[in-house]
Parts: sequence; structure tokens; C-alpha cells
Amino acid sequence: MTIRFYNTLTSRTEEFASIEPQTVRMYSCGPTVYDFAHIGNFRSFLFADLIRRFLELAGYDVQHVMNITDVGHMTDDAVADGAGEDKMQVAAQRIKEDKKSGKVPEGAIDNPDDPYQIARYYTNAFLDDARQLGLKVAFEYPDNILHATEQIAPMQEMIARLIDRGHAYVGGDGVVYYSVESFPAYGRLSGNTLDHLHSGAGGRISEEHQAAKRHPADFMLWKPDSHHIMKWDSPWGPGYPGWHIECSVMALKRFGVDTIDIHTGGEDLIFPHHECEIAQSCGATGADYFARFWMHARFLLVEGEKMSKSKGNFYTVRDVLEGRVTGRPVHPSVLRYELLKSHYRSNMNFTVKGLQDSAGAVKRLQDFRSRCEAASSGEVAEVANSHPVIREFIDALSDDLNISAALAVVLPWAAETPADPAEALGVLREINSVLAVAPIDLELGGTAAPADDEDANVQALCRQLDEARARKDWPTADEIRKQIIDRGYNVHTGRDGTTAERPLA
RNA sequence: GGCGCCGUAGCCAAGUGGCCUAAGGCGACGGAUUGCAAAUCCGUUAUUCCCCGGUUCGAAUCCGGGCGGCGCCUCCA
Repeated sequence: MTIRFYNTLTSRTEEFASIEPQTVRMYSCGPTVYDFAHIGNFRSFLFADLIRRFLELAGYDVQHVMNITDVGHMTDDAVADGAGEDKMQVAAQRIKEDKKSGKVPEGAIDNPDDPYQIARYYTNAFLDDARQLGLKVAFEYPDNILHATEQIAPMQEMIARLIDRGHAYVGGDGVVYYSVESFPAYGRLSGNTLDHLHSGAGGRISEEHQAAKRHPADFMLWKPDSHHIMKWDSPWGPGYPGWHIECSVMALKRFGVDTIDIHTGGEDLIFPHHECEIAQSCGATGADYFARFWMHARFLLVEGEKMSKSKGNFYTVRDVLEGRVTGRPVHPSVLRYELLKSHYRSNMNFTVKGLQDSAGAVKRLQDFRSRCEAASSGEVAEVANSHPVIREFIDALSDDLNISAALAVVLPWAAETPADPAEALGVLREINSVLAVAPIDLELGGTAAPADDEDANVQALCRQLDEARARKDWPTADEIRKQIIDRGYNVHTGRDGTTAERPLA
């Protein structure tokens, strides 16, 4: 089996091989925790999860690390004074308003002016969302998901090393900058080489900032700023680290190697973030590569448009799951499937209709599983990867994560009635270890929707319906069935009586 | 303007020179089944791959040119 991935670094699809046989070290840029993560963020995180789970099925031991950016960086809004705002302060302001409107529950954040409380609140929200959607690394918190604010010392060590090695300097404004001219490979990932940056820079850069730097493309490693809401002592004065440095540090520190196998993120991170990470990491270690494979997920569109708060199509995971997008609750596995079903390097258009389509596919897989379980009395056979269905599934994903071809293997197969249900369950277990939608995650238990009063009421109606049917009182039976459907349930009358369940979306 | 992805049915989307008069899913439609439904099963659903040229015996697939969509293009994140 040959695994091939598209590598942003070379702009080509290349054969994947890990540096150390059987082990893959993968780093994914994680969320900022100033607000709830949105579905676009999760498309990127789930793309990384797909790589990880696929490689595991293919036999690798995958070590997956992600960061949480909780340092209060600055906004990119060009406000009047040209300095931007502290993101944590912006969040604090918003939270005060959200508390009044109830969007942030009472007691969740006692003191919005405490950035650590804000970070903790949104970190927990992220982890909840991530676990619901079956993001495997979220179950490895805090071992494999690291907070930037807990890595300040190693960041300072790396900055000091970069200064020693001639890759960084203290500018005229006291800020520590990375010298891009000291790193000839700068621009290799994004194509934004120093020549191109010169010609494309235009008049967007303010004169005073440039004066402090040796080259316009030099970027910040440490900013002394005694007014910043989160600050730490450093050899360069109290302040805070640059945005890029945390990822370089965490990846190298957590893995203990100079070169990792895969680095993932959203396509917006290619430049400047990942370009700068490479410059920092390779500058500090002297290695030729920071990561061998750079893989980027394309942006998510919503109903054909870029997701933005001003357009009102800016959805968080909980907006979708709690029904604020479709008008009814959506099962997490449906959202997972929806965000996973398009190729990661294509435009993914998130739509209400697409979500409903995904619900159909997920239900098909879940029903298949139920039918097999009933037929096999729960027995699950051990199957090897050489099984034809698993073989084809892996082959499809081996081709740069061709998820559509992989689903085209699974779905027709799951439409058949298997000759050997125990074997089918074994196959499904392997396939579901990657898809994780039927159920959301086999190994990790998954999240069953909690039964509530409404469920109990509906169960009672099902019994009444059965009684009416036993009397052949069809008008009453039809009336009850209609009531159950009106409550938003799907009804099924079978050999063993009537059952009702909530639709997946 | 620079760099980079991409453009196949109502929607998602496979296919990367001949087995393509183009997978698979969702949806839709017709039928079987059902007291009626649901589920399930069977069948139908692109002579055509954004447009125009070219290469070739042969192109959705290669080349050139258009058109269209998306991302990034710095010190603030």
C-alpha cells in the first residue's frame, strides 16, 4: 500500500513515509480561545483527525499534538491609533454583554476581566465540542493539547537561541524580531519569497514600524509591553510572545525531535503563520525541515458564501447541534460527517440541505450496524485489513484522503444484507474507527442523546398506538402516529411493536 | 498586480489519455411491501464533464487562451 498526500511545501502529491517506521508525529494548529470555535475551525480540526485515524487504521502509531492559543494577541482591526486591540480585552467586553443576554451562562465566567477565566471557559467549550464531534486528540487533553501560556519559558529559550544563532535581533523599538534575511528558505512554503513580498507589499505598512526592523518581512518574536493584559517577565522586558513561536516550541518540545512528519492547519495559516514557524524552527534547530509534510484544509463556505459575522452565517458547533441553524437539533455524528465528506482541498460548501443529506448517510450506516447486531447476536468477528471492503476503503484514502471514493466503497456495501453479520460488524468497526459516525466513536463511547420527559411521553404514545392497532382502530392509530410525528420523531411500526426516535438532523 | 487551489447531474462528489454512451451518496420520481406510514427492496434520474482553440487514431482527463469561484500577500492577530 502506498500512501500519497498533497504536500503544500512542494505543491505536489507525494508518497508519504514517516521518518521513523510505524510512528507518525503530527502537529495541528489549534484554536484561539477568545470565543466559541466555529464550524470552519472544526472542518480543519476534523481534517487532521481524518489523517490521524486513517494512518492508525493503516497501521501507524500516530502521536498527535495540538495547541491552544490563549495568549491575548492583538486584533487585526486597523483602529484609529493603528495599534489594534488586545483580543482578550475585546473578548472581555463581549462577554460582559453576552452575560446580560444569557449567551454566556451566569457563573460561567465570574470575572470577565480575568483573561485566564475567559481562556478556561472557551477551552472547555472547545473540548466539549471537539469530543462531541469525535476529535480524538481532544480525549488526550491535557497531554497532547498544550496551552501557549504554559509554554512561555521554552518560547523564551527558543527566542534566545535564535538571537544567539543570528536569526533574531532586538529592534529599535525594543521588540525582538526574526530576521527573514537570515533564513534563505523563507517563502518556500507559501511562494511568498522576499522578492515577491517586496513587490506586493504596496503601501500597507506604516513607516514607524518599519523603521525599527531590518527587513519589512521581519516578524515579532517577543513584544515588551507593560500595558498588555497578559504579560510575562523576559530578558527583553515584560511582555508577550509573538503568535508564531508557540507552535514551533510546542511541536519540537512535545515530540523531542527537530523534524516532525506532518503539520496541518487551515489554508489561511500557510502565510504568514506556517512560513514563520518554519523559519523559527529550522533557524533554532538547524534542521532542513520542520515538518516533512505540510497539509492544509481549504476554507469552508456557508451557503456559497464566506462565513462572516456581518452576513449572519457565522455558525459555532453548538449553533448547529442545538438547532439554531436548521430549526431542529442535529446529531453530532451528522455534523462530523458533513464536515468530513468533502475532499479537504476542495471548496466545502456547508448548507442546511447538505446537513440533511448527511443525516441520511449516517442513518444508513447506523441502521446497517443495528441490523447486523440483531442478526449476529452482537458477535463481532476479527477482520484483517486485507478484507476486500477495508482494502478498498484504505486504498481510496491512501490517495490523498479521497474520502468520496472511500464513502463510495462503504455506502453501497452498507446497503446490502451481509451474508455474515459478525464479519460485517468487524469490517464496520475498522471503517468506523476512521469515520467515527456509527456511532460517533466506538472506542470512546460516543454520546447518546439523553432521554428526557419528551422521550418518555413519546414512548407512551407508541404503546397507545400499538393498542389501537391491536384493536384495528385505524383512525385512532393514525391520529397517534401523527401526534408523534408532529413532536418531531420518526415512527417505525415493526414486528415487535412501534418505536420512535428523533431524527439525526 | 503576485503566489496557490479549484470548476463534472437539483445538491455533495469519483474519475487524471481508450473498459466513461462518466462511480457512489443525498434528493426526486415510479414500483414491490405495509391497514396507512416509516424502514427495506427493485427500477428511473449527465450521449456529457465552465467556454473556445490545439495535440492525439482517441480527451472530462494533456497543452494554450478565456470566463468563474476561493484563500493568502507582513509586523496588528
